[in-house]
Amino acid sequence: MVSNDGEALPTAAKEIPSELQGLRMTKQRRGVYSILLHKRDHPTANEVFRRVQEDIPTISLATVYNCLDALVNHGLITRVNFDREPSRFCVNRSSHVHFKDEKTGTIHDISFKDGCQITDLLDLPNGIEASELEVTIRGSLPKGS
Amino acid sequence: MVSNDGEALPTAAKEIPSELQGLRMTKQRRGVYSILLHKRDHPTANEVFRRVQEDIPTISLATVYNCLDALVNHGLITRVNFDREPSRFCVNRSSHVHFKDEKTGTIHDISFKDGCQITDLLDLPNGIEASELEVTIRGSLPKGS
DNA sequence: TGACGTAATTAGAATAGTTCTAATTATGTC
DNA sequence: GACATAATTAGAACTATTCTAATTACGTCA
Repeated sequence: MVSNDGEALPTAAKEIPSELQGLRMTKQRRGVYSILLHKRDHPTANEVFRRVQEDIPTISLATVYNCLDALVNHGLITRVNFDREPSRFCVNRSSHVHFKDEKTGTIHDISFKDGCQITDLLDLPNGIEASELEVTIRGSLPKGS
Repeated sequence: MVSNDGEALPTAAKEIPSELQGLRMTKQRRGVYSILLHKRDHPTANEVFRRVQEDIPTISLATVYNCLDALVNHGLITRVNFDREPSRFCVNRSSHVHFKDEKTGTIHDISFKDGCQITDLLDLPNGIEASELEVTIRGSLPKGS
């Protein structure tokens, strides 16, 4: 079973406080964040734009990019890259990796087994300070998962 | 200590046979491959272009892209992506991950500890077929590594 | 509450890496 | 050596993203 839940977080725009992690929650940022919370399918910036336009018809694509950047920089969401495809965005803040099913294009969150850390497997030089880690897997799921 | 060696492979253009993995070795493909073998610093397509021009002054950037694609598709090299930065190319065909030192921009190959596989750590759904796996780490090395 | 300084938003232009197109050239085969 | 096919080339086109400069909204402090 592939989980896609993430942690408990407010799911409607109105539940998001006016400041979060020191980030001023403008109407647009709230709208973008809410879209991501509401449907956790790792949308691209353009897809977020399309969706948020239904709530805020005057929002611009540049603003969506600005909002996504702000949310990433404040640690509320993460940017997910598969090769050089358009970046996607993920509200799941727990440690996990991304699996893309090539058949459907769906992206699934895959969590680590309890107590497992990827850096344990690697011949990392001593004293290294790993600030960012991204793991992406492509492949295909057996049918019916 | 960070290794950057990869496996034993021919290092000069003339040592590359006229066919490799079913790939027709044209002058341009040979030139591109040779550049990658010669200096294993994970260059971008543009950097490869700059370097290969010294050997083949008439080569075009489109050809460099075509050659890199062909080499990737035949499993001779791999494409390395850090976020949405320009793709880089790597001749090390053994299983490894990439570490980018943010201070210097240098990319290092990091191998797995003996017998370790990343998929062992993950709660992967049964029957999954992982065809591509990319792991990238950003961070900083302690000085003098 | 109202004015002010700052930060966010906006539309559109600009950028950069990459891919596409159509014509030319090279390659391997018979 | 001729032919069919594949590779190369120059330049245009594409696309995700960033930048610019003007406008608007926000929070604060009197």
